[in-house]
Amino acid sequence: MGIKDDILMAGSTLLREKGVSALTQPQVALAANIKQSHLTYYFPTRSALLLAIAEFTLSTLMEDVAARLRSAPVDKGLAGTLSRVMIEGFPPRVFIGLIVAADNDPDIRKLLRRLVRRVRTAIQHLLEEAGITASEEATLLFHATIVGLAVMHQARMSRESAAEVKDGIALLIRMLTPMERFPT
Amino acid sequence: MGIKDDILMAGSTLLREKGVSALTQPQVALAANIKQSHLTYYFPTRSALLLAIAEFTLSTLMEDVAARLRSAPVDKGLAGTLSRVMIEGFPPRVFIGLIVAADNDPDIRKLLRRLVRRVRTAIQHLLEEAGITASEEATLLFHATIVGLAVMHQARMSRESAAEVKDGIALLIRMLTPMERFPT
DNA sequence: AACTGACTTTGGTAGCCTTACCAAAAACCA
DNA sequence: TGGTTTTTGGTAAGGCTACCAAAGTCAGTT
Repeated sequence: MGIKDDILMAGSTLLREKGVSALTQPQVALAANIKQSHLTYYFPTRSALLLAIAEFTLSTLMEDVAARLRSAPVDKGLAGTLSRVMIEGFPPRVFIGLIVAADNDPDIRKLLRRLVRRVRTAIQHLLEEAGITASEEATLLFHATIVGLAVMHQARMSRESAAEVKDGIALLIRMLTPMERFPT
Repeated sequence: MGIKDDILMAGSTLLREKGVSALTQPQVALAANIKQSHLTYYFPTRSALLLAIAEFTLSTLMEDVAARLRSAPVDKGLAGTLSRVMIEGFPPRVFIGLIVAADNDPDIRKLLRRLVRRVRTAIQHLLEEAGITASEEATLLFHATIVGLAVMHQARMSRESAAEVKDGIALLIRMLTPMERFPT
């Protein structure tokens, strides 16, 4: 399964680095070093191509995040790891591109529904491991806040917005962490 | 100033209802009932058109929100008003479309930077009026959470996601409201 | 009323990019 | 060898941006 993987990887890179508007058949074919007509042999329509690349990219991103979290001490590096992923990786760009695409493509929308569910449960486990009460409400707010910080960063792409991601996540975790300094 | 306003209003409607990908010169001209070549007389490039429509749309949206908040009791209807705006209006679609556009258009990015600043201060005033400590941190988190909820709704466009916006905002406000039930 | 100059509107089009095909050549493998 | 899969070159059709020259409109002036 060489070629198909080449396509997915090349397309994924394109998606992460140039945004969804760069994901045209000619550009993907160029990046994957194959003829454009060959690309359509594997992915007959643009929609199919976009969907496949999106699935691949999102899976890769989630695995990447999981790996980073695993290799860092959960209770200590959670904020740092999360913000680093959001700033250095390109989840916001991918996510936002897909939301726009979902406007004209129900399949993409379904994909996003699955994605949100997956991320939600991942966050829940994360909070539990970090000793935070992972009620449904707390999980929802945590998820929303991180998404919001990342999106506002993607919108501005400034040093200031990056700092907000970092500070915001740290702040969020601090707020939700039960302070056991208060003796019962 | 008839025609130019027609263009902006038609374009704005297009942007809110069909997303940024519908904002092509032919479609805007069609919606505004003018010839496409006439459209380029007022807005020579697509970039200029997009920027003007974006500015108009964002201003309109913000005024609209402000008006709704003014006509509702701040302390009581804040959550309801905010969530209604986010769900019924189309700020998330507009916002997200512009973020994608900003990837290839520095002017749009500048516009978004200004927008975030404006919304941030608006939120700060809102929190103060609602009797919530509007520290910089609290304001940041409030802003991010609302953006996150709205974006996740736009991504999924389901009944469930709409409910999350509603519940999430209510929850957020409850969490941040100082509970004066505890007697000192 | 006729003229003038600026602004507005129209029709048309060149050039580019994109998607989606298809037929034929090449490579592969049973 | 024969049949299937992969790869290539080519292209039709359509949409988009950005122009341009010509025609029309209108206010103010003579």
